[in-house]
Amino acid sequence: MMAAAESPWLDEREQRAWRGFLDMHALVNRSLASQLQRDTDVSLADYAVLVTLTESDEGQLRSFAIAESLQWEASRLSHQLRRMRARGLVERRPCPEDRRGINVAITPAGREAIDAAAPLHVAEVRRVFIDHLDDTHLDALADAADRVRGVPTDAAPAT
Amino acid sequence: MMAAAESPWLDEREQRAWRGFLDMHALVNRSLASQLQRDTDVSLADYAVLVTLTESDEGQLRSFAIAESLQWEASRLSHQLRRMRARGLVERRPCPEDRRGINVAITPAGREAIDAAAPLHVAEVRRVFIDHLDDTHLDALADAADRVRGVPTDAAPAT
DNA sequence: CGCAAATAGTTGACGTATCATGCAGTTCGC
DNA sequence: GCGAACTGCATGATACGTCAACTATTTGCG
Repeated sequence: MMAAAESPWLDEREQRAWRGFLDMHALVNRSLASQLQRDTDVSLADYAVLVTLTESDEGQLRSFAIAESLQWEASRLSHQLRRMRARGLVERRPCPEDRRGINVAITPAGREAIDAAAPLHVAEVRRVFIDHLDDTHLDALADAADRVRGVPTDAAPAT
Repeated sequence: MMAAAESPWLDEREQRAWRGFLDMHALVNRSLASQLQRDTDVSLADYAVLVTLTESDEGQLRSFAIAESLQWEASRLSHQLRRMRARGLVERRPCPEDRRGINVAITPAGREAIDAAAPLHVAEVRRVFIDHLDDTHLDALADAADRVRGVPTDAAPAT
């Protein structure tokens, strides 16, 4: 018999879920990215940063706070902010409490860009993702995501 | 009253599924990429191409066949193959039937690389993804993926 | 205090993804 | 059979993502 806890390869069910997951993400991601590029002035990466900033009280956050919120590396964020700054979407402000730090603030142009992009983006998220799924699938997907990410949703007594 | 078929924003359930899906993919993808970089000589992109080639009869395919199999753009594949060729993982062979075409063949070094990487990669897929999910979740995920991708699995009569 | 360690953020190099463009070779209508 | 349209693939520019340094502060501790 084969070793039980080993991983020779994925069986059919596992393969279907795994490949399906990857392909679904690739499709959805491509759709969203090309829709933003076609219809707006922001990329997916821009969008993520701008949403994070607009959801803050002052429209302004420390770099590390953005990075933590998006689960991005500091370096990735730094590069992204440089590009966004060059296009006038965000600006830097000194940080009084810690002179190593930077406050990143959304500019009026940044607000215009995200306000224009958001409804189109949400519509596309619905079109390519949400609209294909009923509540059962949505919940199952969210549950799966919680498990994979190690979020202790509701029932998880064991181990 | 609000337009019913419109998309103001995602409700809580939709938001949970959508953000969960994105975050799950980001986490899984990072884990797999860094595991390959740490323990092997191939990247995720290399892995995808090499697996496609090994699954072909001759260990050799036309460029467009690889692109179609992976759902990649021709340009993306061309760049990827150039890098892989430079590292000796694949080689080009003339294509008798169509002199525009290229046959891409896996090299012995390519086979060594993929043979060494595959078990480690599969183990990581299990560790970060499969192992967190029971059959119910796997099937739900695969179903969701089929719907989003427009695959007419079993029951889908309407519209 | 004085200095080592930790933290905040930047930078350069390189791999990866997309778009626009280019070009050799093929096909097809006439 | 010849030229236009199409196909197969490559290339250059630019955006994105990661790693490995690096700088400038702040913090902690003897």
